[in-house]
Amino acid sequence: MEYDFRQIEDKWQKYWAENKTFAAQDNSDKPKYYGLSMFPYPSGAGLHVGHPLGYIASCIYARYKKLQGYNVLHPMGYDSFGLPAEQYAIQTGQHPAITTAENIKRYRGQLDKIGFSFDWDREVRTSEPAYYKWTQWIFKQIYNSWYNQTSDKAESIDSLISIFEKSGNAEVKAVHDHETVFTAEEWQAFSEEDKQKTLMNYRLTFLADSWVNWCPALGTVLANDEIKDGVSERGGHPVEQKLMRQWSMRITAYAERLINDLETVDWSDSIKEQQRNWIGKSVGASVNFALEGNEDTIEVFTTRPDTIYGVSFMVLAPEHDLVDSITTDEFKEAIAEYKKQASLKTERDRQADVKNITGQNTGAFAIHPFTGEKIQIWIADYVLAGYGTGAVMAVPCGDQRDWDFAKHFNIEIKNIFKDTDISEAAFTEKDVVIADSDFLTDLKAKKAIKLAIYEIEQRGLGKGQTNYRLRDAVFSRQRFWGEPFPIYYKGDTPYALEDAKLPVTLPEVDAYLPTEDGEPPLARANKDAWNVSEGDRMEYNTMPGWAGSSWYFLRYMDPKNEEAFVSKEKADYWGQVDLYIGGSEHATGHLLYSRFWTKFLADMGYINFNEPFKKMINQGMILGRSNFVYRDKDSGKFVSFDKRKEFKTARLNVDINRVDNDKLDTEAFKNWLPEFANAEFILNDNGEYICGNEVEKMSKSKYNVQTPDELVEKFGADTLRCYEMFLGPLEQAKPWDTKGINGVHNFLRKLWRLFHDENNNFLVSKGEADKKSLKTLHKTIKKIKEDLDRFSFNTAVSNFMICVNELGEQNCNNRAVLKKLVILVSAYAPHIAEELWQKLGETESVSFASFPTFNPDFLIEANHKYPVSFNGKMRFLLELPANLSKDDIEKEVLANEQSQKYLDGKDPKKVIVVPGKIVNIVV
RNA sequence: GCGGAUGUGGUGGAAUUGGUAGACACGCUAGACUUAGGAUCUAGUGCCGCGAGGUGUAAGAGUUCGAGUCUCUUCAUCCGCACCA
Repeated sequence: MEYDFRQIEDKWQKYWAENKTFAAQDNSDKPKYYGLSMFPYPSGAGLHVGHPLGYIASCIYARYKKLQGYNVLHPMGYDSFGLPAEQYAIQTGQHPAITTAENIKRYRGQLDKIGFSFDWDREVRTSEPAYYKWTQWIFKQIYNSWYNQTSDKAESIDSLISIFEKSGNAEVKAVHDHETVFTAEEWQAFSEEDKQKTLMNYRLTFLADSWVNWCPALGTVLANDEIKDGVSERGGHPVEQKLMRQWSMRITAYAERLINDLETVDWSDSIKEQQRNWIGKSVGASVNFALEGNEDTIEVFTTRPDTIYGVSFMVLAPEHDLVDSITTDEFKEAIAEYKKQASLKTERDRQADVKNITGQNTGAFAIHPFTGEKIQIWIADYVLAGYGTGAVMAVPCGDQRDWDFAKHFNIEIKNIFKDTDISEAAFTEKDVVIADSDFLTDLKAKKAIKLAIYEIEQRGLGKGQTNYRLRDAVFSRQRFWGEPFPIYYKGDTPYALEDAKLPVTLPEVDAYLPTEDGEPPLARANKDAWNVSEGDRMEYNTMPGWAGSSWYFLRYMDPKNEEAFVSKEKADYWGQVDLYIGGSEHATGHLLYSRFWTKFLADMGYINFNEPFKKMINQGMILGRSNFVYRDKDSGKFVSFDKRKEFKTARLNVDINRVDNDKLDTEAFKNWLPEFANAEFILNDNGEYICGNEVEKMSKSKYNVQTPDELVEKFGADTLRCYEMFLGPLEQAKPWDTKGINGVHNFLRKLWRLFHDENNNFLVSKGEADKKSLKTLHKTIKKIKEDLDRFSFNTAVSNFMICVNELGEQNCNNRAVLKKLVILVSAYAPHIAEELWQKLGETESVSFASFPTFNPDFLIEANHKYPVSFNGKMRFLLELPANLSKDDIEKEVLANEQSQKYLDGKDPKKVIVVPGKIVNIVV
């Protein structure tokens, strides 16, 4: 075999590991470069070809940066806490740590075979106590902080205590949910327990009774981002609302900064937009409406205070606190019935039932704060209890839902917009002039909004306000396989453990299930099963999956530090992740939470950057190519794809490993599953069984999963790496089809052959290179650099192919040319590059070489082939000296006999000459 | 409904600032060579047409000497959000 990739790849993978070729330097004069791939959850299924796609891209880029002289940090680790290992543990009784360790081993084996330039000495595993000690420590920091809106950052809870001691809470501007005002004296007089309870309402992570998404099937609560279409993202189980005492993270304190700082990062518009949507900022005013014959007031939130004169009714959420007390006797029964109906609907039903307009009049009236008119008050489930104040002022002329509601229940629709027609629909644009609205009349909406807020504040009716859709993030999970909290209880009051006691490790339990009273699995542990046990009991919940992944990129900088989660010095040196590659499915989970924690850690002065990931690329999903066989319903025989129409057939997915180029290996098929052992076939006219095919998501059940292992075995890691890149742009979803892999493999063989004679003897020539070869080389240097700089990994592979094809045609085996080519190729196909580099007489790894510099002199041509167009249509090429002037080019072109043919005796109206580019003649 | 992305041969895709559309690769066709190999080489391959030629980047319009690329309208597919006041 001429290009023995197996031997070469084994050799160099071993070499890199032994020599720690890709170890990042902590102290270096070189500029730093931090390239990161999202770390995987090590599932039992192992890697399929979709996983390495992003890793290969970041590996290539990291290698490229190293060649450019950067000190590169390119680490890898495992997000190793998670549900699948725990579900497996519940079924088998095996400790999740064992399953996890096995899966990690498998992953590592697969990763090693692809030749990644990871610095494995920095590996992190979120489920290791040495790692989660610091997750617990960061939790404590958040627990011991509050959000000061005056300084607009998180501060230590001690500073809040001293404010309370001096002046109570009246002047404090904080993000909190403490409802009462107290003085310094009152604070001093509080019992220890009351003080703790009060502080809890200010802490950035806090314990509170809150409505949570409870998933009975998983036995745990879920955060909003863990729910898709009303069911759990993992497993697709139903979710219900439940009031539970839970830890939450006050991420809402960071809502504004999380929106604003999106402008400072280089991420895709789609992800930024998803985050903006998720945070859901809306600016407006809160206004209090007095009630007729009732002391209470109803507070509403509106983004259109300019339309306040258009209010013709109010709507409360059925769950609103005041519903029962304001409802008149006449409507008591109807309201109770409506509330009951609404409560029976699940969140999902409610969303699915958008078109159905329902509601119920309470019989009560509010008083319009400006006109003093009486306004009907209704309840309807289109108003959500959880957003704003759970009440709206309905302006049917300016809001489609209000308009629909008013039409449906025959409520008056006032038009307070000048020159608009609202007979068919509401007018929802802000580009409008207000009418019939007293002091707002004749103002444009945007001005009117400002004036209305001013007036509302002047009259003490309310205030300007900004609302966010973002909710505080539930941080407790009733599961075993997660980080324990560094929290213990005295009675019902939680306390944080001292730093010196960390980590709290997972205690042994007799089963990975909730207790009989519904307590989380950790409640099964005896007191002495805990490595730390204080107070009356430890916290039984564990942290969610995103805890460990919210800061892992920091730990890579300083993975062995036992004194700190990362030293200030190293955090300052490595700074932000320069390039983050991973899937877009984490848009509102991991990517939002890690931004939140980064901002918090920056507020506390531990790091000096506010955003974790400067640039991000989201790789597209690799889809599988499924194959099908067709079973005749009558005879049970399998019919070839091209004959299937002649029969009544049922389509079945067939294992793609038993199919080659859509041709079924019938023997292999018989051996596949026992039920097919005696299969009979109806072949086509060529005596072949042809399978149908379709592009689908890769999944076990479709038998279309491609693992990298078999491809590495067949073609080698270098081929796999190049092929995954060659498939198409990194960000795009694309079907995986192994057909094309031969072409990429051939390219590497051709590359090998440039360095060898017919007998596979290494043979390169010294001396001056051919001009043509130098042109090819420098053209390639230029293209590869440009491609890498714009992350166009696929076109770079094409350009390598072109280069190798051209050098092959030129019979070029010039040492100087080939040497530079090897460096260029080394980021993509590192094993073959190392081997050829060594054969060229080099003793150090090619990764320490310098990226070749492009010299434009080699590209200069004496002549240029001008495409000559007539009326914009290219007709022929004409080779002319490159230094010819515009006028001379025009003369030469018109004088050419081919031009006469297209001119057809007419005079050209106009001749456009772009020197070095094109000629266009207008006839 | 709102927001984002994408539409180019039989297939994956290329064309970076408006300047030869289809690079590169797969597949296919024909042929050569064979120590029969997922080998190599030669020629061809968008569509229509024997040909000259015509036509062609989802559809339509526009700007321009010139549009896959810019503007507008429409359509299709994918993704995200969705009674958010």
